[in-house]
Amino acid sequence: MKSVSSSQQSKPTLKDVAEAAGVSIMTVSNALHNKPGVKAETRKKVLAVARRMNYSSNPSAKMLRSGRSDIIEVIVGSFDNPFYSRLASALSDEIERNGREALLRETHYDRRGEENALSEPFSLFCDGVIIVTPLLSSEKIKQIALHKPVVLHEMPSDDNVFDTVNLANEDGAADAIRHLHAKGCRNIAVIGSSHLGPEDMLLSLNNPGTLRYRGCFRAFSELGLTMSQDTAFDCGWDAHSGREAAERMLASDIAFDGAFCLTDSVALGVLQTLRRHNIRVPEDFKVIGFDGISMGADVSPALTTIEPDYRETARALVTDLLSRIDGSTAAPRKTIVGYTITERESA
Amino acid sequence: MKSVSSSQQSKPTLKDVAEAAGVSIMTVSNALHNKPGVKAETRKKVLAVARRMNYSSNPSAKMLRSGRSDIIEVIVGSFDNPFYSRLASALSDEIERNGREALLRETHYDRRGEENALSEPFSLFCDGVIIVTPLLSSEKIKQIALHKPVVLHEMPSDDNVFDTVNLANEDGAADAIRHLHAKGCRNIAVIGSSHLGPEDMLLSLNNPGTLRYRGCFRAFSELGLTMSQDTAFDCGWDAHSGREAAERMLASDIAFDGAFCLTDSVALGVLQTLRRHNIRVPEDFKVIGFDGISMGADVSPALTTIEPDYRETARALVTDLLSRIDGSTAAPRKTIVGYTITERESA
DNA sequence: ATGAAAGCGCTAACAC
DNA sequence: GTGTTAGCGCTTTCAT
Repeated sequence: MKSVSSSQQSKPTLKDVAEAAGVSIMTVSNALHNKPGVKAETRKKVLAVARRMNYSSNPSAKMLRSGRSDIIEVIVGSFDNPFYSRLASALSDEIERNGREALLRETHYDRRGEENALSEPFSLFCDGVIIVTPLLSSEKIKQIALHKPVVLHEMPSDDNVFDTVNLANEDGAADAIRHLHAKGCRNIAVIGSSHLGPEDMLLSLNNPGTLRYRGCFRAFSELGLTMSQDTAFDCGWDAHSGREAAERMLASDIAFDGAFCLTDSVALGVLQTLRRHNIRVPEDFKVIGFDGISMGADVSPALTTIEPDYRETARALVTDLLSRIDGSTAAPRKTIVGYTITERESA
Repeated sequence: MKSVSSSQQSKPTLKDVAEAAGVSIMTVSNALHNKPGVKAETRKKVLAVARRMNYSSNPSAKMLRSGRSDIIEVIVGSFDNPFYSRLASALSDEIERNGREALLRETHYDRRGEENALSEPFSLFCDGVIIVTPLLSSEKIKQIALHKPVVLHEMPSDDNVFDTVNLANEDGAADAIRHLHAKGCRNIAVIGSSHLGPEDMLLSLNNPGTLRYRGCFRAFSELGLTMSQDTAFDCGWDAHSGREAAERMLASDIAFDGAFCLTDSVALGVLQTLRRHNIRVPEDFKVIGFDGISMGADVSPALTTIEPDYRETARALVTDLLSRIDGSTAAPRKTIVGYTITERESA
C-alpha cells in the first residue's frame, strides 16, 4: 500500500458516497449517470453528496467492467514536427467533438526494439487507435489491430485491410507545378524525397513521395515541359535537407526560376539558402511547398503551399474509427482529402 | 456485449494462457513478469504459449488491482504551438527514459465549461500529471491535485503548494538586451505582452511576461539606457501580434535599430513586417527572440534566441513528479532552468 | 424506485 | 516452485 501522502486523501468510491448519502451503491451510480428510475429528490441528494466528497469515478474499474473507455489513442511520429502537430491538434478537436477523449503518444523510431515483446508497446485500454506516423512497421500495426480497430493516415493502399485516409498527393503536386507555371516560371525544380514515408513502403508505388513526384510528371508533360534527373533534387523531408538540395540546385547549369518543394519544411530550408545567395523571392525565384503547416503563414517570405484540409482529414479518420468501434465490418474505406492552394508571398 | 467484429478475436486473458500452458494463472503472471520462483523451463513454455496466443495484459485490470498505471499525463495548451510541441516532445522522451508511458492531452480554452462537473475532465488513471498549459484555472489544478500528484511549468510561485519549474525569464530577457547592445544596438525596442501567461495570474508579479519585462528594465539601466512607454510595444504572444506591434514600432519617432521579442513567435511576425518594409536584418535592424522553438533555425533569417534548456526542464518536471508519486512530502521545489543564447542570423 | 449479487482480469498474500 | 483465495471499483442483471 502506498503511504498516505501529503495532500491526497484516498479517493472516495461509489461505496463511500452511497454510505454518506444513505442509499445503495447502485442508486448512486444511476443518479450520477442520469439513468432513469431514480427519484428526482434522491438524485439531487446524491449529486450533492458526491460533489461535496469530490467523488469521481475510477476509470480503470469502469473500463474493466464495461469493456470500453471512450478514449481514442492517436499515435504520431513526433510532436515537434509542424505537420504532425497541426494534424494532432485537429484530431484532438474532432475526437472531443464526438464525445470521446483523445490521448496522444509520440513514437520514436523503434528505439526500444523488441527487448520485451510481451510488454504492451501501446496503451491498450483505448477503444481504437489512429495512426498517423510512418515510424510504425506494418507488422506492429497488425499486432495492434488484433485487439482493437485501427485507422491509418498516409499509408500505401497496397494492402486492403485498414480504413485509410490520404492526402491528395498526386493532384496537389500537379497543381503546385501548374501554379508555378501560371506565375511565369519556366525552369521549375522539384525538391524533395521520392521515398517520403514509412520505411517498409519504400518500394511501394503509393508512398506519398512517389505520388507527389508522379503528380509533377503529369503536370510537366501537360505543360509541355520536361522533368528529368537534372530538374529533380532528391533529399530528405526536413529543412536541413532542403538547404543542401538548394545548394545543389544553385550549382546546376540550369537557371531555375522556381521550385516545388515536396514538404513545407524542405521549402523553409530552400528559402534560407536562397536568401543566403541573395536571391529574391518571389521576384527572382518562386517557391511553393506542400503541407500547409501553420508556421508557413509566419515566415518571411510567407510560404505559398498546397494545404490539405486538416479538418476533413481528422473528420474522416475519426468517423471511420468510430464506425469500426461500433462493429462495422464494411470493406475498408479509402479516403482522399481535399486541399487548397494557399497563396502567400513566396509564389 | 459487443458483437464479434471482423478481425478482432476476443482478447486472451491470463486464464486462457494458463489453461493452454497447463499451469496456474499465477505461474503465468509470475513468468511474464520475470518474478523469481518460476522454473526456467516452465517460464519458457509459458512465454511461448503467451506469445503464440498474442497475449497482452489488460491494463485496466492491472491498474485497478495495483493502484498504479506507470502512465504519466502531460497536459499542454495546444499541440500546434512550436513552444509546447518542443516541450511535449522533450517530456515524452524523458518519461519513457524513466520507464513510464507518456500520455498527452490538449486542453482547449475551457470550451466545455462546467456542463458536467462530475464527469472527470481529465483521465484519472495516470499516476501523476504534468501541467504545461496556462489554460487551466488554478481551481481546476487544485481539483486534479486532490487525487494525484501534480507538477507545474511556468506558473507563478505565489502559492507555494506545487513543485514548479520555470524558465529563467528575468535573466534571459536581460541577456537578450545585453546581446543586442553588444551587437551595437542603441535604440532597442521591447515587443511582447506583459501578461504572457495564465489568465488568473494577470495580476501576479511573477507571470512570465512581467518577469521578462523586469529583466529588460534591469539590463537597460545597467547599460545606461532607458526603457519607457515609447520603447516597449505591448502585444499578444503570437506572430500576428508581432506583425502589428512592429508596424507601431516603425511608425514611432524613434529610429530603432533592434528589438527583443518576448517570444519567438512574436519575433517571426516582426521579421515579416521588417521584410515588407524592406528593412534588412541584421544589417539595418537586429532581432532576438525568446523560447528557442525548433523552427527558429529554419526561418529566414535564422532567429537568434534565448533558448531554454528543454531537456533540463523535462528532467526537472519528471524528477519532481516521480518523487511525489513515490510519496515525497518535502516542501514544494521551485526550479529555474538554464538557457543559452543561441546566436543565428537575426542578431 | 431501489437494492443485492456476480464478476470483469489482474495481483498481493499466503498456503502447499 | 506452484496453486488458492480474496478483492480492487465498477456495471450488468435480476430481485424486490
